[in-house]
Amino acid sequence: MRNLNVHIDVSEGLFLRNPDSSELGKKIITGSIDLIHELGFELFTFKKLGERIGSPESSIYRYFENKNGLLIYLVAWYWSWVDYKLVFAITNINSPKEKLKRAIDVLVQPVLVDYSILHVNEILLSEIIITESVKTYHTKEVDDQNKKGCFSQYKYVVQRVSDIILEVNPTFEYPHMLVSTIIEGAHQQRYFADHLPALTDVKQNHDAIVEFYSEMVFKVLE
Amino acid sequence: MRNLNVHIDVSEGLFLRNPDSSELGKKIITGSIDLIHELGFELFTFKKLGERIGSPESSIYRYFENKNGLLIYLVAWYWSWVDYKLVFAITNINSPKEKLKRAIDVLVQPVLVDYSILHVNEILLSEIIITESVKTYHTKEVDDQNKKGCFSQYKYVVQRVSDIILEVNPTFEYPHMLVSTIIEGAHQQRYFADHLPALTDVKQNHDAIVEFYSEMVFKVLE
DNA sequence: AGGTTGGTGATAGTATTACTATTATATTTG
DNA sequence: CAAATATAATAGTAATACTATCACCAACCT
Repeated sequence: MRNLNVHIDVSEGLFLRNPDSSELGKKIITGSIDLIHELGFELFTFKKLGERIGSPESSIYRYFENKNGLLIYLVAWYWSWVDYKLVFAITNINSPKEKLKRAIDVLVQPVLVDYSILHVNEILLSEIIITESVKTYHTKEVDDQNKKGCFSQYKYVVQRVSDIILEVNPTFEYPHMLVSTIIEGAHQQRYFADHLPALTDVKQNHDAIVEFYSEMVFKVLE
Repeated sequence: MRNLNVHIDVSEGLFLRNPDSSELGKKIITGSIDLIHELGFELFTFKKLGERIGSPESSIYRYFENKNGLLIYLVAWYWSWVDYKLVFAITNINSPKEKLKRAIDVLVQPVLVDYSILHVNEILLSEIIITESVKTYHTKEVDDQNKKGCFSQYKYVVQRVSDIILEVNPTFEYPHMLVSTIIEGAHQQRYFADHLPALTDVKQNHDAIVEFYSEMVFKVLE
């Protein structure tokens, strides 16, 4: 996928000024991924980010309303990228079952290669998604933000895989539930494996996660 | 279950002073459940709680280190209560499958009756769990808090149901994963149904959630 | 060449949050 | 009745989450 010069789009309205449009914008994205990964979202502040990238916090506020808005942008970027990977993985595959198998892999396999599309370290970003992404929608402002399209990229991914599920089993009643269950479940289990092992059965390597969710989907669809 | 005078235990170390031991302590619990439910955890502060219950914030700090600690206490109390409900639901049932069916119901059915055990409104609390509980462990302090036993009550519940799963299918490799997947999944889907319906297939009533996860478990165990 | 525009840096300031400390006053207990 | 303990009242601090102002520089426009 390297050198394809992919353009990852996130909708307008997820930023005040497009961070792709300037040097400072790019430093904000690169720096925030590093710093959120390092400190966790609670301890991350625009002041600290400003110090890290050598710009005053007031300049960062010209790109994003606040740190929540920045996280929403990063999460939307991630799902936009996953959607791209999904399309890539299932193109030219005809068997619905094979398509679904590949789609599940894209959703539940860990991100291990840094393609560095547009100054974004995808490995770090995927780890941020696992730990922090639920914080984008578990807030009092969900409904407003949802209306503004903040979560559209995630929804597109769920819709795309749901469509494949219906190709495999056209009478299945809960495709979206199944997809969001395995996406969130796989993230959750990866986090549990690292921090709360009593809640999972994952050993040293995390292969069990892919196996568990792949089998689950096909058994549920039988 | 009413009038059983149940005692719900949460381990020492989840508080500085036991909130069950005084009037103020009980007001802190009752008031914090109301206020977190009302404002969401981000906007909830000890200052506001103090105003609500008519006590200075400094008094609340004598019971809990900070608002995260209070949330951890509430979540632990909830899982302790669920564990009690689990025991109650499966006592005197011999068939492993029937036990599992009942256990799943306890985990994924919504809480609709307020037993008000010890000044706790369980309906509001269960809604807080759905929206806020992931915030207890998605922090930089997880590992320390885990060592202190902050998440033991949740683990006991997962272990109890995992044991039933192994009674149904002794060779199943991922009982803990399956249990934590359905617990977190059911919460997630309930939240999606209210705020991000594109991620689920739940209609007006939430019955689909129970149906989906019940069927899933038994199909996975076949 | 001169003026406008837009982005950035530097600095300051405010309200709120997340605490900690001190003292006085009740209340319980021995 | 004295001692210990819990709470109320108040004050204070450092950090957070912003907002505002102004000077500066570069691009571009005539």
